[in-house]
Amino acid sequence: MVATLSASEPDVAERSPRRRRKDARPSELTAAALDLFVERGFAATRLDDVATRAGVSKGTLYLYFDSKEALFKAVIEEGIVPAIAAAEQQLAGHEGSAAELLRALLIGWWQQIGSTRMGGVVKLIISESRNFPDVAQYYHDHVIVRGRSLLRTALQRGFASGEFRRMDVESCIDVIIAPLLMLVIWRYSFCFCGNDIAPDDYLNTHFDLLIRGLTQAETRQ
Amino acid sequence: MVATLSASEPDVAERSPRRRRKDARPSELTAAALDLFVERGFAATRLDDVATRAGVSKGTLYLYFDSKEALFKAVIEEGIVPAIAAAEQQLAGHEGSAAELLRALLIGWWQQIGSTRMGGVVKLIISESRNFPDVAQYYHDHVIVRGRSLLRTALQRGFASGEFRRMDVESCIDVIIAPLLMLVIWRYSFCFCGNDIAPDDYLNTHFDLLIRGLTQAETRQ
Amino acid sequence: MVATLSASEPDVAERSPRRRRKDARPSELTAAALDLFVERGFAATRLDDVATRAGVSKGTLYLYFDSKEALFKAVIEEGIVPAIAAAEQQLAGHEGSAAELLRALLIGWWQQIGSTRMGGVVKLIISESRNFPDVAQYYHDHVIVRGRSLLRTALQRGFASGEFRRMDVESCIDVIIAPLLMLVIWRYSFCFCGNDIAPDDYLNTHFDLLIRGLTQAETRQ
Amino acid sequence: MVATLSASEPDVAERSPRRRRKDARPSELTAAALDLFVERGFAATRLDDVATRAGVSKGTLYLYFDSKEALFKAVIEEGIVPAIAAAEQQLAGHEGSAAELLRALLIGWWQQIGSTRMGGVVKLIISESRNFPDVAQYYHDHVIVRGRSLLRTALQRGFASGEFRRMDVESCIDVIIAPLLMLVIWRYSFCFCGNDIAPDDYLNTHFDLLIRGLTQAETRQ
DNA sequence: CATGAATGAGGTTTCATTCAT
DNA sequence: GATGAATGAAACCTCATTCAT
Repeated sequence: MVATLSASEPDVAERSPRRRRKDARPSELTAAALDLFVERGFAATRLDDVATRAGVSKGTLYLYFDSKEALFKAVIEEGIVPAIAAAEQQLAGHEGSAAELLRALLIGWWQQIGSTRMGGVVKLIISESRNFPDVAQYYHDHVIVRGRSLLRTALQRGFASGEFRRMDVESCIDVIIAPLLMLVIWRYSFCFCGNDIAPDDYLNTHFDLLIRGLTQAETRQ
Repeated sequence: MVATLSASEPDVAERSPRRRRKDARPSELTAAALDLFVERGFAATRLDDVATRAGVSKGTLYLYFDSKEALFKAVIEEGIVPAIAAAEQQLAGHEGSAAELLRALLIGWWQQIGSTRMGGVVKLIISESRNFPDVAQYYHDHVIVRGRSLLRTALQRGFASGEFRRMDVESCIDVIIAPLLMLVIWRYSFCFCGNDIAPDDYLNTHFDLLIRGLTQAETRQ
Repeated sequence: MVATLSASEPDVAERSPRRRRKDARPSELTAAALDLFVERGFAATRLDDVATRAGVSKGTLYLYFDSKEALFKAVIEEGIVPAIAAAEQQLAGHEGSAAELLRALLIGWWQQIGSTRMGGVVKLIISESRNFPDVAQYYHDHVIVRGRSLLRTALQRGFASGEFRRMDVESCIDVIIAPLLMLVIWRYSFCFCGNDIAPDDYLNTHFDLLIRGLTQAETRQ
Repeated sequence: MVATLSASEPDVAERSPRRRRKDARPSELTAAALDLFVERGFAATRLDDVATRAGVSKGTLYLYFDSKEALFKAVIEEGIVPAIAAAEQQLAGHEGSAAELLRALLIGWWQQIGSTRMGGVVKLIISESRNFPDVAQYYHDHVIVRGRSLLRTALQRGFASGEFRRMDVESCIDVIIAPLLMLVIWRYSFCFCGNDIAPDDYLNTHFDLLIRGLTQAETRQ
């Protein structure tokens, strides 16, 4: 192997396939784990099944994660980073009306979180929060609080401009978020018994009701 | 207590304490199990803990339930009967406006289901539906379908009378239910990390937004 | 209740039905136990089933027997007494030929032991001897030894009279007994898979072969 | 050991000790299980003891057998193959007299089945047939029926040649087999209480009585 | 690095035994 | 005496974790 001057940032293309594989292992494992944790719950998931789904042996898991709990935390953490990134991105100035901003936040959440693999993380956190209080607290502090903050900004802009009638902000945030969370929960829970929800219709109805519900009566005509 | 001549129908107090205990056992056990299943999930709950919480030994559980799974099903079934009863009761003619009916349904659900012990059953079903498809299907068919039917009735009455603007009924139902379910989930999940929700404010906001969101614009002034 | 002069041997007819029932309990219980021990083996038999078959509750068993093992020993002991009695009876002078005596012993064993409820005791002792060495030893010393002694008497009479050719006595005894024991084992083991044996034909053939096998060649014609 | 150029067929010795161990495990386990099942019976044997006797931990058993019952069936199956093989081998033409063939069958059975580890399988099947009807049926159909068939052949050859007097074939078979089965049962049951049988004397006596019992009277002198 | 056989603590389940009624 | 609810030790079985290869 030739020594390079700048070995510090080896290009992806330069690595051997095997090396690339090795680097990818942890996320392949967390991906497999996420699927199964979401489907069966943490306690009911066997590491054997996680390993099999990731196409490795059970022992290999322990090369990357110290314990089942460590794997769980890694699964969540891997879902937190992009969630935060998505939030940051939404924050980046949006100059439209409050309603437009609200719509952008809801649609953005669905497109970048809810409908993706990360929707599973949301469901998982909700399901297991009692068994992993520290993880839940961390998620709460870094993701939930930030998400609520975004919604608060949008609502308060609407209040300030007179676009929305004044209401209790925190309750509004909860009521706005609930259908979003419920959507991912439904998708991962009751999906099988003929209760399947069409996300687009559902979100449109949610937004439709919400905007009209928020809007000042006198502004309409 | 008044002594009666006809002892043919032995009062509860007349039975031996032993007997009285035996009759009460199943529900004592399902109550303990419900608490723990809701708190930790089915798989993470040890029968030993269920027994201890109910104040009996591990073996006693098996006098009343054939297996852990049978206990789970009993917990759910015990929650289904009152849920259906509550629904039936709501059905009993309500002659007010659609908005009033809707409010009655939401408040009634909260008072009779959501805020009671049975809220735990709701959370449990949602969490474990994938691991107990048959139980989930049964719950869906007997409880969810019926509950949705009640809401559908209310909405359609509003549409027919012109009180509500016409919207996609099924989506509306989902969007109306979601915050209710989310409320019980929150109460049993994230209750600890400073995220506690005030149910009354929350439900008022939900109803407030909802009614205004549903109402015909021209009917206001 | 009237005091009687000779209360020492109260007539059966004098006892109340209830009293008779009480006295009969132990043997009803051992009878039920024998059936199940023979059918399933000692370890695989639940006392609950024994009690149910005897028509009493589980607790009642413990009024009469200290433990499951005590019940087992009682079952065996109850089978030993009549077995010994039967043997004694056979011993009572039989003046015919050695062959006739032998036939009487074999037929007698079958009629009084093998074909009766006590055949089960024989099978049980054989099956469980390793788990109850003391019981087996007792049975060996009091029943087997005595039974072999009877056969030895018959054989030696035949040797002495020249009716039988001289052979190794102990081996002969074993070979004579084996088909008898095997008959009860078959009846309680493989009875179900089309392998049912006709006891009469079987015993006749055994005796026929045996007598001709024992008899002096020159005595025939 | 000679090094070969073609390593394509790795010799057993070349495999890792780990692998060699794994291949041997199932039969080590069934051997341990057979010993204990025969000694104590199926229900009274603890898997922990089986594992300990095989020098492994309890969990290891479950790498190779799904359940205690599966272990039992494996024990029997492992005993069936060589039993059938032994039978087939006996079948291979034997040209002597019927008496010689009969002797070969009895001695062969003792040498290849009765006196070996497989004698335990015979005892086990007899003891547990009621608790495992399907296993017993399988054994009956594949081993017992075939063994009886061999004896039937020998007997009928003797009848045809006039060497044996005509008798009821099936009864004869039963009576011939019984002392053989009883021999293994004795060896595994009453072996301890001074009742030990000398197999050679026993078998000689059985054969001696049997042949003389079967033979035509007029052929003797 | 990767494997998968092996482990054993801990869970579910059974059942002989006890005891208040 | 009779009952059967209750017990808890001990069995079967699972699976997170380790480690020799």
